[in-house]
Amino acid sequence: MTTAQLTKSFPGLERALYEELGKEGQLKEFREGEIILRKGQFIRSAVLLLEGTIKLYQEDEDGGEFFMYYIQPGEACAVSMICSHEQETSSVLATAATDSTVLLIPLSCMDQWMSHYKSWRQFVIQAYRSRYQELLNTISEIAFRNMDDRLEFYLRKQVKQFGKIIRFTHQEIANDLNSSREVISRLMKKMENNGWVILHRNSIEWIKDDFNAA
Amino acid sequence: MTTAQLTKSFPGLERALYEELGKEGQLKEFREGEIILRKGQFIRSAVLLLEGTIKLYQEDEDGGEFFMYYIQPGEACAVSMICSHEQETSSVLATAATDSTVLLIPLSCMDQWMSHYKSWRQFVIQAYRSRYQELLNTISEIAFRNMDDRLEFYLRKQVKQFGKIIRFTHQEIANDLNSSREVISRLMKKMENNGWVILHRNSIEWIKDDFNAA
DNA sequence: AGATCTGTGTAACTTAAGTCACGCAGGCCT
DNA sequence: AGGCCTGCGTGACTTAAGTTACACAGATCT
Repeated sequence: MTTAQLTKSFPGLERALYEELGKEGQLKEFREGEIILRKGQFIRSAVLLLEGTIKLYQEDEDGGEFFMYYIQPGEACAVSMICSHEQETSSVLATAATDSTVLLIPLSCMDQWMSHYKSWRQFVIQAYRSRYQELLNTISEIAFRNMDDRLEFYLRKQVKQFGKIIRFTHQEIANDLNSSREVISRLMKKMENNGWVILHRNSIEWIKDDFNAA
Repeated sequence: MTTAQLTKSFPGLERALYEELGKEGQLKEFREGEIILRKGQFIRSAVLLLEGTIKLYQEDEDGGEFFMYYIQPGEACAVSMICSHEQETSSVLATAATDSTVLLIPLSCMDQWMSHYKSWRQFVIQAYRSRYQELLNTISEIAFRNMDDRLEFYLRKQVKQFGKIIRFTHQEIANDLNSSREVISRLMKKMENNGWVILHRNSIEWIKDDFNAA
């Protein structure tokens, strides 16, 4: 891992920190669909995402999985940073939404770098901030909004992440929203009638392009 | 503010850090019901809670308030730490559930202390971790559980916080759970029939003492 | 081609939760 | 006492969402 490569994903860090990252970090690849972090798993290193997309879920005792947010290249998995500091286990599920490359940082480095590098402190704080914010958004959605709003919100997230062709089945969407296939089909049909989407087999095409309005 | 007093609420910090806390921190009192942090407000200092209880809400655009968790003495408001680092505004509402004393830390100290004091780094990380965890719990609850479970969970939180006499009206509980008074009254009646609570005017008595079982 | 599987559409029904309407009891004020 | 306000109880109804059941179309396999 060269400094140049790291700079692309994680701009603005101190020169010496890039070298540490390259020296201490361990590269690991995950294929689409693989589980990166399982609920209840111990974590021995912080996870920085170099390439790909990670999908974060909250898991229920009885099999439910609730999608919370995506992690982008250049971002870190806040849970991994949190857990790596004590002997606590992950309470979330992280999977590779696409083939992904991550950099694993031994937890022993975390505290050292915190004291040495201002940019690392900022990076960590920023990681927490944005993840915390995502959770707040998620709470807002499920506490205050109905299924139709939430579905729209969900679809917009996919479009932002992967483009206007959303390659999910209704069943997969239902799982992500902790709803049922029929409900999603119904709402989706309504959206199609409103001219927001075109429904295909195995995919949905987002055609509403006023990308801001409610 | 003497080191002795600070030690009581925040044990295990470095000696020099206590002095800094005493020197830089500014005491502020809030009376029960007062708003400590409003949604959209700028934050110029981190908030550490010395005495009392702070109640944290997620606020909706149209007036809804959704209770998320309590902050205890010795804990910090994670949002305030997050926000103080950039020009972002608070996205939550914090009120004093009881008369409270807080210590305000200028944001300029945050980064300095982060690099100098290991115990401060741990404190900050710990603050993030526990708050993040609270949000995850909250999400679990509203994503996977029905109102009756959520109400039970809510009441248990109150009992843990304030004891077996819960001094809330049904209306206030309904607001906290983003539900309606009638629904809460109904569920509460069911709980009374099951022998879990005794309902009084303006208060609820929790009498189920197997404090672990579902 | 025929058989099978997976994803989608839809009607009919159930259930949880929210809403409307009203009654009533206890506290408080005059 | 009489009047009034606030909090609670409850029945009747509406609505959102989950469930059951089935039909059908396109893809894949043989």
